[in-house]
Amino acid sequence: MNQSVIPNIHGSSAQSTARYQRQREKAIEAAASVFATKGYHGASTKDIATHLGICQGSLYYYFKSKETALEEVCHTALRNYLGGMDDIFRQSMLFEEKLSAIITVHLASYRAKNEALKVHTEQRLYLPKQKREKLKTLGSAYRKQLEELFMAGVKSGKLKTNLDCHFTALSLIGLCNYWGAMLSREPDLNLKQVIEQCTELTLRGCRTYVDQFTHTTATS
Amino acid sequence: MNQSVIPNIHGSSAQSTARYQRQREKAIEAAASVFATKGYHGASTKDIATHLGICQGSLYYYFKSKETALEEVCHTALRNYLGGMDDIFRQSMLFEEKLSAIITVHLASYRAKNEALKVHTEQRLYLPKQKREKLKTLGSAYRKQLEELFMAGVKSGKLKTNLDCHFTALSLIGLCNYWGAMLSREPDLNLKQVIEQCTELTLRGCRTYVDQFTHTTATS
DNA sequence: CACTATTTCTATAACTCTATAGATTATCTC
DNA sequence: GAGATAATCTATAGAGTTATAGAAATAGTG
Repeated sequence: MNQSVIPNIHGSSAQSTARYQRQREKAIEAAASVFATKGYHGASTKDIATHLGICQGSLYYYFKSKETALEEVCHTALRNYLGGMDDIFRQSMLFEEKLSAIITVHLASYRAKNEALKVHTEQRLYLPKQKREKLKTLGSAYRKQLEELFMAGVKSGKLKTNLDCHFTALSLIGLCNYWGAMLSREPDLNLKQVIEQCTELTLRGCRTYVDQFTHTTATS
Repeated sequence: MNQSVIPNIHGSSAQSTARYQRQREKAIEAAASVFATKGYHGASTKDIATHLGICQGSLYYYFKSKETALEEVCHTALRNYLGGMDDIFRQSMLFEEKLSAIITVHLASYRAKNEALKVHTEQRLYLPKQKREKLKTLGSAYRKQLEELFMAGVKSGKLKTNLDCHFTALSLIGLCNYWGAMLSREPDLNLKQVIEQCTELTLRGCRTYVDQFTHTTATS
């Protein structure tokens, strides 16, 4: 049984030359880029292959199917993103700093042409339910971390006691995804400014009215 | 020249029987529904026709092309939506009431299976740039109205003086679109609660810290 | 360099999709 | 109810799509 007759493709014990891995990563990036601009269904495997500089059929040396490509893109996006987030959660910082750092990572990665993240946000629903499961699990874990951050903020007295942490966490994610898409679409938009404004909006939205409030003499 | 030989289809002097108009509206709704769940490129004209209860080819009695269908869906969505908004802007209400009313209309129309609005938000970018122009104009007008509402809020002293009204208006739209998509995906989500929370988040995010702040004895 | 394994290419089967044309059925009007 | 008009159906051209198979080219190794 000469195992070399049947090349090790897809799954089983996948190709493992450095070259293969490098090109595979590039293929995922190409897919991310094309999916990000044309959408999953709007993009063809030919588009992806061309973007990568190879022929349509050759793409299947790296992906079992177009759907697999989408799956890979989404997983990569989430893995990279959550990796960056984990670092933040593990560090010890003030609540405000942590919040700001989270928003920075989120928005900066959109701006840094991390098109995979945009694809995850906008196209993952086109994956069949089963293939979405793992993504959902990862995403939920992140949302939970975020919720816990807000809960800690409440406990510390920095955030209002009746804060709905679930709602707040989701809103923050929604806000960041909205501005993220905007940042990747409008190159002129000032990243730093958006980060600051998102941070302030969120902070004001949930903290107790204590420090730095403007001294106004009540009544409209 | 018997003009009746050539039926009046598409554009020129469009079909105008009541029946035709009614079915056309239903066709737009069907397209909206299918586009909303499968995406523009993921949906086929057959899907739309089936959803409407007619054959694939018959759809072209109502739309010149699939792209036209998307255009119609987006326009209808925006027209209906902006109609509802205009009513609010024209009424005289307190700032807080107006904001709440706007958010209510926005979110309620998502929940009310107004799938067209979702399509406008998520799929309009797949229209060629030229066909998006009018949508952009309408959308900008709305955003401007919203900005002016916030500016009026600042002038009245209710909102903080250094508020970036442009950023705030866009963030509100982003927030509502996020929760709108959520509401149309998750039927169990409580509409009223989401409305209240979005309103509060936005209000807190931009108002001067005057009324109803919790009396805490400063520091950490 | 010769030999092997890896990577890419070409060609194509088997679909699916849009849009059109002409036939057919339903509806309306007198 | 007959004749005309409107609405729908069937069939299909033509283009584009995914995925596969086998040939060709490239890279790697002793």
